[in-house]
Amino acid sequence: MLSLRFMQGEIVMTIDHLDARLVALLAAEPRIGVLECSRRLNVARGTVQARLDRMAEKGVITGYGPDIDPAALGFDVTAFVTLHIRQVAGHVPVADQLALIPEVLEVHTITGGGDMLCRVVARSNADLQRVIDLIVDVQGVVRTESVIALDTPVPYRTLPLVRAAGG
Amino acid sequence: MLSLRFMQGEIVMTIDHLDARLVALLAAEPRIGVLECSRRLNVARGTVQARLDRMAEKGVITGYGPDIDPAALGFDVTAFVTLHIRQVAGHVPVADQLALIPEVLEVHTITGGGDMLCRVVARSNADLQRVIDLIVDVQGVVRTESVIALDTPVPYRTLPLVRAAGG
DNA sequence: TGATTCGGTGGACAATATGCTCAGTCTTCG
DNA sequence: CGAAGACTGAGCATATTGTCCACCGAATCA
Repeated sequence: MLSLRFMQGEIVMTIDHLDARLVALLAAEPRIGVLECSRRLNVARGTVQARLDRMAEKGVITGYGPDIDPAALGFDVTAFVTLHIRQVAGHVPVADQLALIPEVLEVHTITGGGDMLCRVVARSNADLQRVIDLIVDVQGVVRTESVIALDTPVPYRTLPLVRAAGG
Repeated sequence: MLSLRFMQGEIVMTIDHLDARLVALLAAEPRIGVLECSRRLNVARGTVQARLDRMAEKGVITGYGPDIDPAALGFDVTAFVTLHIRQVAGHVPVADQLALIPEVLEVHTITGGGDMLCRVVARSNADLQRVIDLIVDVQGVVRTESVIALDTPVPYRTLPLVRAAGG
């Protein structure tokens, strides 16, 4: 399957200050609706609706959660695992197998010493070993290196980026 | 500031099949409301409302987007930067400075050879150099190693985990 | 056993939000 | 100047929300 970005070609959307404020508002209080947004931003309801539709259409807004905290489900341990794979078969079959492991939250192919980087979670350090074993067992995976995330002083966020992009 | 997990202590929520289906449904079609959810899942509206409230209260659901795609805003390049820092001052001031850089999307302190791992985005490879320079300029950062994400065969997801946790 | 608690059901109500349409205004730009 | 695009403010029918309530069944426990 082609990636979304490729399908969109080089289309890049520029957002203005109102877009940025709108996203920031929704990020802060996601349960408010279009009408409430228009009141807070002092614009007409149709404007908010048009902006949201446009950002959704252009792919800037890809969805609206819900955001899940794995730690609250008992998956306290986060680790980043670098994979070295046998090159003959390519990345795709490896990625397909990794996608079958629920604890694998994301997978990237990367430059540098490793071939792939994945973020995984586990219920404990001992459980992490189990997850890593699952990964090592994937056909084509030769070796792995893991680093455990001890703390996350800056959790994943895009708001500052939106503000920077939107003036 | 204490992390949320520490503040919650060891509270871990278990979710059942209905919770999992509810989250999956909302993830698939986030714009539908509580009433529509109750219809799709063949339960009473109050039940859906109660489940959502409980998961929000327990921290399983931390929010409801909007999810932003940096690539659609022109930040095509994603990289993972490992930081080596001077240990004398500790991680906190470094993390605080990193948090000021919009292109830094998340920061973890890690085990292993490096001290911190951050995910950054940039508008191009040349722009990535600028971002890395910003990071290197942070007081306490001694050295960085970067790997660029070439492709993301498995984008960040938590649904499989939710299904695994919820039966 | 009997009482209590908890989670779910199904219904009601007023208040509010939504999707949709329309006419009018303002700015930009060729 | 004229056209196009974006925003406004309004209206309307319909749907959804927040908030009650009474009732039911299962699990818990004295």
